[in-house]
Amino acid sequence: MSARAQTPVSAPEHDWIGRAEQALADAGHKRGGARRALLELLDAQTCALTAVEIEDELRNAERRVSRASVYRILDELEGLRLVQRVETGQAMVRYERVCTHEEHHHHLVCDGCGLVMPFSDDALEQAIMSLSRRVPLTVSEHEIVLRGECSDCAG
Amino acid sequence: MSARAQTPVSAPEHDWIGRAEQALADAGHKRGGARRALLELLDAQTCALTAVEIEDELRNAERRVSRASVYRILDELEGLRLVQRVETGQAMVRYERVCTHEEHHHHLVCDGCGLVMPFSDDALEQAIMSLSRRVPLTVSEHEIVLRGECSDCAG
DNA sequence: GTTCTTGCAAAACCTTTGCATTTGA
DNA sequence: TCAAATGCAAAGGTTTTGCAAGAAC
Repeated sequence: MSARAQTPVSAPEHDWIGRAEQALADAGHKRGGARRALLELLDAQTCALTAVEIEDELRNAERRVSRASVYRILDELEGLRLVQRVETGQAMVRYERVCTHEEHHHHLVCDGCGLVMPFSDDALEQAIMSLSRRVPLTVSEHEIVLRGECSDCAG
Repeated sequence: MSARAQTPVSAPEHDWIGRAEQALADAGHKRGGARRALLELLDAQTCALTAVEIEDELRNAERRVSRASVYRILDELEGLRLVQRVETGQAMVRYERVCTHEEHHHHLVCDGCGLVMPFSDDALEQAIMSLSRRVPLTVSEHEIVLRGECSDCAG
């Protein structure tokens, strides 16, 4: 089965945080506690979160960050291509760390309960790559969302 | 080249409007001028519009429809699967007529100027269909967006 | 000391809702 | 006549911005 589940990242070896801090420093940013907290949270996720979810997670972890800062930081990180938006057709935009080739994935969304799951598929990526060369656009990103009903909701 | 451009629909033969009015009648709706104007506008499009664009187009065509009605009507049509949302990673959701199998397409979005173009690709659809069977979700829809720079913006 | 970072409050923006009126069957 | 359709204005929710205080370098 080539549509494999994502491996949970318990002890990240990819050092996304390191890359991120380097990129931020290179872009002339200073370090800050709020951003650091956000980087650590995002790095620990296996799938995309909304800004509000991020704010809540941080508050629960006793590291409160204001809503405005959450959006500002996400925006910076997106500009540096360290974070990407994911639009799941739900009310809010989701954000997740831009990951290595191995971790590259897309999303399944349950219309019933709103569950968002990552998936990846090599054949699909092949099709996308091939297609990207034949299209009147210099493609830099692609996003794929499959919507339907999860097993719980189908009952 | 299997990534073909969409054929502009100048004289629609698919009779989407007819299907729509039938479905609306079956659902117990009465006819209304605002909705009729919206149906005609959507039917004439080759790609997805935002609610605000729809409102503007209708105003320019001397058939003003209130913003609230635009959203309400789009919502009804979406519920009847006559219209679908398209999320392009831009600020606003876009809407387009749900079309026949032949017209099924996805979207290219230029990060530079915001241009949205339809495209379709058989290999990609194959990959999606095959994938959909192997995923822990009863897939009812899929959405694919390729983002990058259009030839104008690449200069 | 200068510049970046952050929080707070207010603003902006898209979308939805409530209510009164008009229109279709 | 009754239910649906529509416009207007107000409300809701998410995201952005202005400003002042604090932290990094």
